[in-house]
Formats: sequence, C-alpha cells, structure tokens
Amino acid sequence: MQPDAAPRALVMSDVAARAGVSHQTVSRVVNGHPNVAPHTRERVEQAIRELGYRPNTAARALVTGSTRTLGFITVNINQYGPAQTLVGLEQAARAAGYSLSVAILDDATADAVRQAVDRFVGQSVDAVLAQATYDAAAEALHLVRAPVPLVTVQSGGAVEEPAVGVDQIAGARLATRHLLDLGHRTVHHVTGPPDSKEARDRVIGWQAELRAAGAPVPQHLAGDWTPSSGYAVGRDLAARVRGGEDITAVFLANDQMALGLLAAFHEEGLDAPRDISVVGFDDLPEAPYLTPPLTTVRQDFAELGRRAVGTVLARLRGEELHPEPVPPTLLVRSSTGPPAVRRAPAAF
Amino acid sequence: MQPDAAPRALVMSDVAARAGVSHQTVSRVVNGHPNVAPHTRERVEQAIRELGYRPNTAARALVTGSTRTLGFITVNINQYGPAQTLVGLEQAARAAGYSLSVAILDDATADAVRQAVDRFVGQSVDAVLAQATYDAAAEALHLVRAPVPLVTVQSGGAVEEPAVGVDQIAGARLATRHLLDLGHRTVHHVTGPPDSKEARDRVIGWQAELRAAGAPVPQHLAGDWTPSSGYAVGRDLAARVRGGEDITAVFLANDQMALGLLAAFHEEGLDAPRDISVVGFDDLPEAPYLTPPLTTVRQDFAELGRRAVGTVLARLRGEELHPEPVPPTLLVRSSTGPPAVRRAPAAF
DNA sequence: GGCCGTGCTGTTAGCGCTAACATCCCGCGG
DNA sequence: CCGCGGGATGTTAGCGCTAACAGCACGGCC
Repeated sequence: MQPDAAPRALVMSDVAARAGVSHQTVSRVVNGHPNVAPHTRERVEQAIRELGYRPNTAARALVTGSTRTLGFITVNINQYGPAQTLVGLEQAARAAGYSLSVAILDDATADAVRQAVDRFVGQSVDAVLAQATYDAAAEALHLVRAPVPLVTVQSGGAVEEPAVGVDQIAGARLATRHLLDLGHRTVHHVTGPPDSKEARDRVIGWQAELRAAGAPVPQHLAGDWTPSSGYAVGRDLAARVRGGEDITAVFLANDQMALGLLAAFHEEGLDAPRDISVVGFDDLPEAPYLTPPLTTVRQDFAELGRRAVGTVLARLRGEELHPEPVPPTLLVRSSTGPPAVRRAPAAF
Repeated sequence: MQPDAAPRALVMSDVAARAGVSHQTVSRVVNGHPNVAPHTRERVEQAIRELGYRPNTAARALVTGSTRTLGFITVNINQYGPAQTLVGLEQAARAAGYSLSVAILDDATADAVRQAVDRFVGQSVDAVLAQATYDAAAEALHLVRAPVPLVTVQSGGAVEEPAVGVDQIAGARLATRHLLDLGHRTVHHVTGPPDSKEARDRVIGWQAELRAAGAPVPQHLAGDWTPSSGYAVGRDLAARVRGGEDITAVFLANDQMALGLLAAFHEEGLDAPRDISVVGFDDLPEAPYLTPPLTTVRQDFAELGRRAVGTVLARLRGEELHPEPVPPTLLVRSSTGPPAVRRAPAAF
C-alpha cells in the first residue's frame, strides 16, 4: 500500500492506456483537435474524467512556449483604484482562461519595473500588463524591450505601447460641469501627485471644462492622494473662506483627499454642502457614508480589466487593437449643492 | 539580418559554447552547485552576463516539479484587510524568490475554492495559500486534498492545516479594555458577518474581556462589514441612546462600519467622543481623517505575509511549523473618551 | 609505484507534452 | 479491380533543463 505520498503519476499515457488509444490521441482530445472520431473522443473523455487527469502545464509550456499566464505589475495597491484594477484584471484573465501573476512594487523605479518584467519573462508569461500611473513607471516601461507583448493600464498617455485606461479627462469634466451647473462661479481643484499621469489628466479635464464654460481658472491646489494632504489643503482653504474669499466648490482628485478636506472644514465649523460643495473621485466603498455622503466620479474597473485583457489577447493573436478609454460616471450624492448667497452677490 | 522577431534562442548550450564547457556545468553554476572550479564558474558567469541568459522556467519546472510559484486564493479584495494581506504575501514571496499567482473569487463557495486549487495545482504551483476568513472557504479548503502544501491565512481557527493569522481575539480584547479603562460601564459590539471566523473571534475577544472585567455583556449587534450595516446599527443605537439607554461605548468589527455608525449618530446630533466612544478595527488609511479621527486596532499585514510564506517554505522543506498568531496593536485617536455624565449616575 | 579516493567535468536519459510525419483503412472513381 | 485520397490513429523527435552516472586527472598512501 502506497503511503500518504503523491498520488501523482497521472500522465497522458495513463489516460491513453485506459482508453485504449495512443497518448497523442489523448492530446488531440484535450486540445480539441478536429480529426478524432466521435466514438474515440467519447472514450478518452470518459477516461480523463474517471482518472481525474489534468495535463501538466509545465510540459505543455515547454513545448508550446505559452503558459497561459499573464503578469501584472502594479504599485501601491493600498489605494482603492489599483486594488480594483487588479480585481478587474484577474476576473477578466480568468474568464479568458489565463492565470494572473502579480508583482507589487514598493517603488515605481525604472529598475524595479525592469526587474519585474524580467522575472515575468523568465517565468514565461505570455504577456505583461502594467499599471503605469506614475511617470517613472511609464518611462521604465517604455524603455523595456520585452520579448512578450506589454500593455499598460491606466497610463492615460498616448505612448506607443497599447494602453487601456479610464478617461480621466472626461471624469474631471463631469465633476466640474456638475458643480458649474449647480451655479458655482468657478471650481477649485485639489490635485494628486504631479508625477501621476492620472492626476494630471484630471487637472486638464477640470481646466478644460472651466474654460469651456468661460469660468475663471483658479490656481490648482497640490495634494498627493492621501487624506492628510486633503486635510492640509482643507485647513488652508477654510481659512481663506473665513477670510471672505469667494470659494464655494472644490473638486478633489480622489475621495480620500475629499475625506481629509471635509474633516478640516468641519473643524472650522464649515460644512458641505451648505458652506462648500465637494466632489471626489473613485467612489470608495465608504463614500456614501461620509458626512455628508460624497458626490464622486466612478471608474468601471471590471470593464477596464476586460478591455486590458482583451487588448493583450488581441496582441497575442497578432492584431493591433487600440481600445477606447473607458468612460467614467458621476454619482451625485449630498456633498454638493448650489452656492450659499454671501453678503452682496456680485451681480444681480 | 534577423527581422524584429524573437531574439529568443538563448539556451543553456549557447552559454556553454561561449564559456567552453558543457551545458551541465552551466546548470551547476546556475544552481549554485559546489563542485565547480572557481575559474570555470567565473567564466560561465561572465558568459551568462554577456549573453543575458536566463534559464527557462518551464523546462526547469518540468524536470524538478517546482515552479517557485505560490498560489494565493482570496475573496473580496475590495476590503482593506484582504488587499493588505495580498500585499504582505507578495512582498514576502518575492523576498523568498517566489512568484505569486492570484485567484480572486467572487464567492467563497466550496466549488469555486476547489476549482481555484485545481487550477493552481494544474499550474504546478509549489504551494497554495488561501484566505479562509469565511466558513464556506475554510470548509472547502479543509476538504481539498491537494498534492501540494496548503496553508490558510487568517482562518483564525485551529484547523488541521497549518494556519497563520493575526490574533483577532487579542485585538478585540485590546479595543474592549481600552474602552473599559476609560470608565465605560460596558461596551457594545457590532459584529461582522456570522460566517466569518475573524468576525466571530472578535466577538469572543470582546466577550472575554468584558467578563474578565466583570462588566455586563450586552447583546451583540449584527453587521456585515459594510458601512451601510454600520449606519443601520448606528440609527438604531442612536434612537436607543435618545431613549435614555445607557449606551456609551461601541466597538465595531471594522473601520468601515464605524464610519457608517459615526454618520448615523452625527445625523442624530450625537457625536464622538462626547456622546459615544467608538473603536474600529483595521486602521484604514482614512481612519485618522474621519470626524473624529478613529481609534482602531491595527493588523500587521507585512508580518502576516512573512509568517505565511515562512510557514509554506518550511512545509516545503518537510518541517512542520506552527507559527504564532501575529499580535495586533491598538491605535488611540480621538473617537474615544470617558463617558459623559448623564442625569443621575447610577452609583456615587 | 600502483591503487584508490576525491574533485571536477562531460555524457546520457528522461520530465510530459505537442508537432510533424508515418501508417493504416476505408470508400470512391476510372 | 486496382489505385488513390483523406480521415483517423500511431510513432518519432524534440522543447530546455536537471539528475544520475561515467570518465578523468591528480595527489596521498601503503
């Protein structure tokens, strides 16, 4: 009696023996080749089921050169966006019959990126997907010459490699227009870190919408995604409001900063939407439960994942697919409203 | 001139030819075998560097049976905890020279878990790590007989498979004791979903600490991790407070529910820490920026990842390692304080 | 001085699979 | 009635690597 040891042994020829055919016929059945008699196919399939056979991917990878695995490089998954991007990607990859291997870099340095790509190539992944939000990463990715397709996710830029992302500019315009439509004279903007392409695109969208509406474009306010930067900007802004400045609407590049800003305003006795209208970006799970529930822009990460995987697979088939950016949507909740009437209104 | 096509061809014998040795000697150098003359090793290493050779993992996996890849099964990575667990695991795996392949299940059904394990086994991962927070997953995992080591993360239970996790009971006791120390007569508790072992452990820790202090143990309040469940419980609780019930301290099984509860209380004109003391669990990045900054319990996910990977590797070496649970820490911020004096205090 | 052990290196044989080719058998047309 | 084409199947040769064994030189020992 075999001890507890590996019941592993199950190889193609075991199935072949049981079905009374050659291992090659089993291979044909497994890979869905056409020229197998229905009767034979039936018998092989039954043998596979009875034995619980599953082909060895390493052997298959060795001979075909394909592992049906995709590598994904990301940075800073503590943020909601990147985490959701990962989820969307994994679902889409799995749906397409691919596995996803991840590399979560501590820093988006060129070196770290190159190493990650290298490791993936060494692993014989079929393609590499990479989050290229930050310039350092995007540049590094741009330089890497990998022997496999490489597609960037959320790079936002029109780099040469195929890139798929959510339309950040459109999202920012949505947020800004909403505020303008409510009657605000202009909209202030708290940015993400300047080395983030996504953050810069949100600035561009915000400015574009302001200009299109003929509204003045105030100096943007620098944040860095963290709640604490939103808080710092919030304290500053609250003081200016208290000082009599006409600031009634703020669009922040993400929800976490909105959280910080809301807290800072609250400390100064200023509350949304009465004293200030606030729009975030991301739709964190907790956004509906902030005080007040946050109006924000939502990105469809599942769709993003699907398009990214679709692009990669097209590339693998030799097609050159340049997908459209995914459109974001605005979720109006309670942190936005019409501006309060202050002292003597400028006009009328 | 070769077109842009694959510069792939680089195999061991190319290196061998360049170094003037046999491919086996190259193999020995690559794998750090001892019996290679320093001079030879030097030459081979140089050839490897010059050629930029990297061994083919598929071929290596085929013959050794090891891919130096770990599979990780998780559910619902939208939650902060699971996401951080993934990060911790990936860092630790990479540090140990392993790749991490992920499966993010939509549902923790036995079937989905079995399938994921199967896919990983088919992929020839060396071991499988699985988040077993939910009973369905834990049970399914328990039944799966995989031909590779399987270690569960955050299963919290004393199941047979080696499990590594953060000490949830200790965390809950920390939170409860903090509230008791502040002078609260007792502490109410909002739970996570009942099919989560982590959630149940937090209930156990809460009850244990209450009993140890001789405090009454109120009925627990059912939540499900979501901010909205915290909000619902919050409305309920706020009404009871308004009705004169002596409820002064709440410990919630996660920060998101604390967020919801805080919002509900705020709507009723009740604020922390004046009217109610609130402690969460997880230390979300935004926890310091809630109104008020949230006192919470923090789990060390990096350490968790390290121990999980350490356990898996020990298993692979044939050792039976049963790691200690990771101790959590309490972060005191501003959502907790001494109870307000209400009407006629019971004693004195 | 011959024998043997001890490094070092090369040779051989697969790992489990797929692709290419070889083989067989059948039905059909000339 | 024979040859031929094509569908079904089997056979063979690797994919790139490591493990096991073989060979070979050198030095120490009796």
